[in-house]
Amino acid sequence: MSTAIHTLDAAERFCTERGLSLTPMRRRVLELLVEAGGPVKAYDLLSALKPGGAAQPPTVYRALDFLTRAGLAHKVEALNAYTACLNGHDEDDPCTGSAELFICESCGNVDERHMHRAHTDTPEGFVIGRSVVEHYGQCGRCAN
Amino acid sequence: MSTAIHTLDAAERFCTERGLSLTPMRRRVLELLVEAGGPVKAYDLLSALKPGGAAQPPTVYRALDFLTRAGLAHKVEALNAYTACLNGHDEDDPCTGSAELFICESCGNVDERHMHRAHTDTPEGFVIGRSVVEHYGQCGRCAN
DNA sequence: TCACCTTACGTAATGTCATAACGTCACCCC
DNA sequence: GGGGTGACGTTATGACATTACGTAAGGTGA
Repeated sequence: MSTAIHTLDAAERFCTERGLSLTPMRRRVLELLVEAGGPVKAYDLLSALKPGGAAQPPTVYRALDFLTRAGLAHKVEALNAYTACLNGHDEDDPCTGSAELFICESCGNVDERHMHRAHTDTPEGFVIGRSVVEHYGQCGRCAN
Repeated sequence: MSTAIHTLDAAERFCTERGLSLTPMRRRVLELLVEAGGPVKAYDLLSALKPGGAAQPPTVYRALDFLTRAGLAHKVEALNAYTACLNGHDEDDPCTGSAELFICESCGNVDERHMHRAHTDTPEGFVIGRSVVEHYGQCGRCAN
């Protein structure tokens, strides 16, 4: 666990250290992602934001864009959903955006690993910019 | 290269061997994917189908569903696009659906590798059903 | 102080991707 | 020849995401 980010306050610190501004809106969206504890759809976030005032799609997509750029959240491509990224944010190991996600299709839980992959198998000369790695299946609790 | 499928005729043989029916519509969609030589959007396929008669979204999505189930095509999740899969269809090595894709963001070319995974890093007890692995970057030709 | 720039966010409209639900037709098979 | 199955047409709708433009707050330098 070490110094991984597990609270919004920690995310706040993480941002100020880097000159990023975690505005109320962005903080609120991150809060919703953390509370959910798994992948959340953009329009579900939108619904959750509604009670406290108006909210249109660009609002939530802008917040998600910020959070993913900062490495505080990931998009789960195959689900069109988003999940908080609260690990790997130690000072010397920021999340670069290339995480490996293990998504349980029974309980919805997402387990995240950061890749230290040795690609023995990359095509000749191919330079990887970013990777999407998502595994779908059953987590230890649900498989038994 | 061995006996990999590189032609529509080969795909036809591949299907009949397995009791799958490669109908004219499915064959036509596969043909379009092969011609494109890279990821194609569903609605672009739709447009391409139009001249020869009506075509509605379900038509093309059904064909894509068939092709991906058969292992003749893959969905590129992060692009919402589809690409032909013409390798790894030797009799004893059918494509199971878990391919590793290397997508060049300059020329659009897709290189496919089949995973022989050695995940030292899978969470305790997690059983993987299917994986999405997509690498974005520059291919050898474009990087130089 | 004020003009100017930048960043964040509101708002309306639209674009893009995918599926539901239902009907018809051809085929097969006892 | 009744009944099941699989493929596809058709209409409508749902789900996901972006464009474009306006406003307000904060910083910076003349």
